[in-house]
Amino acid sequence: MDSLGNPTRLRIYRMLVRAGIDGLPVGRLQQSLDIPGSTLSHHCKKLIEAGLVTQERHGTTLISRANYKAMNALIGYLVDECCADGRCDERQVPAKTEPGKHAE
Amino acid sequence: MDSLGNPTRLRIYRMLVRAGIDGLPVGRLQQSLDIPGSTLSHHCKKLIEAGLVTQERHGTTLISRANYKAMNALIGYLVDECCADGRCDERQVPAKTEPGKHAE
DNA sequence: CCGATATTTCCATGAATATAGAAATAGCAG
DNA sequence: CTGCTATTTCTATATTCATGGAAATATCGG
Repeated sequence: MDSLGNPTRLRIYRMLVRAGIDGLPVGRLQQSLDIPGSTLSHHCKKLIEAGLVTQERHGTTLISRANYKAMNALIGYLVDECCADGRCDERQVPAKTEPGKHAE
Repeated sequence: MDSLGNPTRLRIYRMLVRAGIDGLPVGRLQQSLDIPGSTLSHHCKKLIEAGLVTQERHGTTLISRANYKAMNALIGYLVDECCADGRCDERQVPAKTEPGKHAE
């Protein structure tokens, strides 16, 4: 969660989420975000360490993509224990009846 | 998202999510987390500013509770635009067919 | 091997943020 | 009003973190 706490990193991550399974080359991210490569690389590294992003080489370019499994786990981390210790108001609270929904 | 980037704050928030709609008194949080009141207060303030938590006075004690609507919005923020610019792999990616699922 | 492009690592600096003690405030019971 | 408990605000300090320039590394085409 930590990893998405930085605005720049959140932007990167969202771009990758939007991009879908094809991902984006690092260079493309850099172009769109208009930040120095070193900064971008720094953030990518953090996202990778956090498991939220994966990378794959294709020749000289490096494709980054969001790790959807981790994204779902992250969401699950917030939601799954929802109301575990208290009452639930069904109208306000995410359904717990389909735990696999976001986790698979 | 920023607001959940701090470990202490994430702990606070998760406790509140677990607690459900009844919420928890600030004092209870302090007991469980074993941190100084000033630190706790500081973090609560941030969570409130972010709209993730609400508070309500009951006499001398202050009840905090997670704002589930904001939580759902947060999740939506990550997920809703998923694959908007690219291909989706249905097996990996959260369903986009029920956008209201987590948002209502 | 050489040059070109893509990306990372190293490093230093500055900015943001967490933390916590002490004092202040709020609400209530008597 | 007084005392009591809960909580916040103030303030200072320490830590963590983002940022970006420069140099290093990787991959490829020739």
